[in-house]
Amino acid sequence: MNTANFNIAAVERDTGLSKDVLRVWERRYGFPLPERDACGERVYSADQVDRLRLIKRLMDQGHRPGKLIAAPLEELNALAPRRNRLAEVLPPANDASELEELLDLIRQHDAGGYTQAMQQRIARQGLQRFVQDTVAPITWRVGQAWESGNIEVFEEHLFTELTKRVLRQSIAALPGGKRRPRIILTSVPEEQHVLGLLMVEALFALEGAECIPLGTQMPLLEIARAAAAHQADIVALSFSVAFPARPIPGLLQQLRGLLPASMALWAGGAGVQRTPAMAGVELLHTLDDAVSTLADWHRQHP
Amino acid sequence: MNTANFNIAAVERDTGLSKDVLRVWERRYGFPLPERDACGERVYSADQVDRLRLIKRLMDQGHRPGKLIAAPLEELNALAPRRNRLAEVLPPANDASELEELLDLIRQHDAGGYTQAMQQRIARQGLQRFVQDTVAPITWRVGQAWESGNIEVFEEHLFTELTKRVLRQSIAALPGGKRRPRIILTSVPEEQHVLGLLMVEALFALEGAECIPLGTQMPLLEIARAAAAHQADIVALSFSVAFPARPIPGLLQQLRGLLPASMALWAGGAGVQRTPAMAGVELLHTLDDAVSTLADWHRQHP
DNA sequence: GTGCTTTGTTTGTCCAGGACAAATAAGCTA
DNA sequence: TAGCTTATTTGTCCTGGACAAACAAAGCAC
Repeated sequence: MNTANFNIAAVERDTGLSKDVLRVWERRYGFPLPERDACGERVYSADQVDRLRLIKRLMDQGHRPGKLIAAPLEELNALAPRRNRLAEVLPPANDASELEELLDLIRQHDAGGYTQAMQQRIARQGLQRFVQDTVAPITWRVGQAWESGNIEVFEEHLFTELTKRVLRQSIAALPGGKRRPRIILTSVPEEQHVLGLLMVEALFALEGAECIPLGTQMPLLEIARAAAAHQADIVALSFSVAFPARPIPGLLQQLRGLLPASMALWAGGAGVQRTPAMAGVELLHTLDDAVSTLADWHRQHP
Repeated sequence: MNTANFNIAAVERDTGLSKDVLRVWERRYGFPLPERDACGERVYSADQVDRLRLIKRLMDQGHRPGKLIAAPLEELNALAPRRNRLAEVLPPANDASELEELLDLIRQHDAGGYTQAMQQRIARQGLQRFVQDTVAPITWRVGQAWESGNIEVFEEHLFTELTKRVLRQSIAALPGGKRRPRIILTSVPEEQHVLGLLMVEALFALEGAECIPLGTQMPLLEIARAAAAHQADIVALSFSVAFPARPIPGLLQQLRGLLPASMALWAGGAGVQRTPAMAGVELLHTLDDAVSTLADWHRQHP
């Protein structure tokens, strides 16, 4: 069963490590050292792919490959996410045990139970508190679990998919129609996380804004075109914590230049925590920031 | 403004042409022939990237690069999608004008009007006919418009986002709970189109199956793990028409090897139209195929 | 003409091994 | 400790060669 083999393209696809990296690691560190097929091409085993994925995960937490590849299996102890430079921006939340119960439903692969539990929480908390006190902290917990290897990839996918559904359903139930301000919600290419966008969409819609959801990964030129076509008041972008911090200022600057000055540009999400302030761009570091910035807008546009 | 420059990685990202392809085209055809920076690395102009994107679009329609690269600009006339080998699998639908009206709402950027019109159609047609007679043909039309350059990228994004919402909402309204068969729904890495998955999820759920939606882009090993963890009866994959046809057989073969023999593997979507039949994999060429294959399953598992 | 096989061409992907700059760590000084 | 300078690590790009799968063209039987 575990006899499946992977060629180098398949490994790139499944691990996110480029062919160049795979070859140069082999040359430098002697790992992974795949078999060769009749034509001399690399053939990786499923075990090697697994190990590569583990290494990749630890690298995303700030470890460096040279050390990881040498380590035999005590990497499991290297669990300590050494991303200390920006430690723990979110508190573990107040009703931790209830959130853990929700997560356990995911770990037990009980899709129906999870959905039901989430819907009960909406009914109990109302949408705004649900977003802020349930969705945000549980998403943070999933992120932590991912970093420490305590959740399977497919469990994380199931969590995301089900949570998206619950949020979208609640948003659909809100009154729509032409309202103000009109806000374009999207993300830049390479940024495909959508939960943050949905959370903020729910909050904005609750405050009476008209949200235009364009999904993720919009080229900058297209964002500008969409904003003009929809006569938007605000363009709001989301950057997840996984998005590389370095290119963000340049991206925002470039987009700022493409938009008319009268149009506001807001950027939020865990990814902009490290982004320096800049003229013409509003940085929303928390969901509370988002709500209060929208309130400010209303005050300035009576 | 058009002074923006691209390195080879950016071109790969924006065009979908691999670095290897870009280099080998330069070697063989002399196009694209990028400038070089101080370090001798390729620097592509925005014009070249535009032209590459056009070429890629035409290639996806069945043209071959050798011819396209030579042609000066009469490619615009080569618009004729010569995908005749499997021509027009979907009819333009019976109530063409109504569908065009829906599309016009998107073109007018009337998000609310589109959503409302779609919901009316669900109420009138019922979910099954809505999926088959509205969502499928309108998606096909959007694809056509995209191929002929008659729709903006951001309009296509808006269409996708709104249609996803309507479908998800309808699916959520269906009865859930433990039912048979249990079907994992997902797509392979690099395949991020989700509409096909949602359509088939709606149809399967209507027929009493328990669908486990895992979103898109699951590594093959994770699909196998998820299937085992959820004790799935069937793993269903979706391949959009945009997915490169060549790697599909290998992917299916590989996944087939990772799954226990008792577990069915179904692959559907416009992307598998050109895929040859293979043992152990059920190819669902149309939505009708999907429904009838599920009916067959029920007959064989009383 | 149509349907099939064989032959030639096109095209994408892989390989090796070298080079270099950006990112990071280590060492040093004030 | 903070800031600077030097070393090491690491990812990405380069060239140019090779080959097999996909495709088109040519040949042949019917």
